[in-house]
Amino acid sequence: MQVSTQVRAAQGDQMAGDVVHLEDLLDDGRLSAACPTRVVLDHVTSKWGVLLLLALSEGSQRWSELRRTVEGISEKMLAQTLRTLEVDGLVERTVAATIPPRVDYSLTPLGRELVAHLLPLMGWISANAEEMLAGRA
Amino acid sequence: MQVSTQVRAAQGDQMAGDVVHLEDLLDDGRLSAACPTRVVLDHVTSKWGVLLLLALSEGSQRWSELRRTVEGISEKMLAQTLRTLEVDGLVERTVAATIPPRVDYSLTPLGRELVAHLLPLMGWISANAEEMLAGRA
DNA sequence: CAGCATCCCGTACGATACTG
DNA sequence: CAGTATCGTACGGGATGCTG
Repeated sequence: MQVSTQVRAAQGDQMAGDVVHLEDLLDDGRLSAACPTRVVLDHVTSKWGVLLLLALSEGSQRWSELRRTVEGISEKMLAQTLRTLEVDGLVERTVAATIPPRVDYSLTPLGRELVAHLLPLMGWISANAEEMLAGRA
Repeated sequence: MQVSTQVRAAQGDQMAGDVVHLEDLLDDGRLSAACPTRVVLDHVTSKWGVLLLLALSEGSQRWSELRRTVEGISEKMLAQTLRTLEVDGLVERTVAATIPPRVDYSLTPLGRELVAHLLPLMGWISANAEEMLAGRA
């Protein structure tokens, strides 16, 4: 899945007018299976990915803080998800060599860009969730 | 996870200035486990949810078209995902009682609102995916 | 405190076959 | 064409226990 330079141009440090169309995301008219976008999408939309990114949206948090903020996450998934987000360059890990050890997690500039797009989405979902689950359309 | 009326106000038919902060999404300082938002989020961010919504973003598509557009999806998951999206009121199913049968899927107004938030996100991911997977943080 | 390692299970998902 | 039904499996993910 390639993306037109047009779209790339629309994504500056700030969120621009953001008129993105499906065609820009299509590869040969399809949502191609073998494209990096799918992989990243899977990371971000993994069960805990969005939640963690959100939790970090307002500043760095420690391991234990994240555990509490993101209710229900297990240590295993916390570690695992944080690592993939770190490898993807969305989250930064800062270790303080003290005793007891202290580790802080924060968003990278890239991560902050992503979250900027995530927040409106989450806001909308949050605002409409109850209505959606209430029943029929 | 309740949402402040403030956020709700920010989400009209059109996308507004969209300044959403984490606090607006928090319940008692946490990303609460037992909230409708989590459920909807799981539906939308399910493996095929985003892809299907995107595929429908530019107009209705038939069952078979969707299969082709969303590369790699199985019939089972196509049916399953479409049904949960339909129940959530995001997708509408239109059956033409002809032979052979013809079924069209399209976004509801609600679905179109959601996709409006999804497109910029996908645009960004698409634009940055390769870079992210390329390597280092 | 901040984590790996291990075990184990549920279910999400895919492949295949059949139907209106 | 547009699905359901059935089956089997891989992997996501939780529980527990150990380490620097």
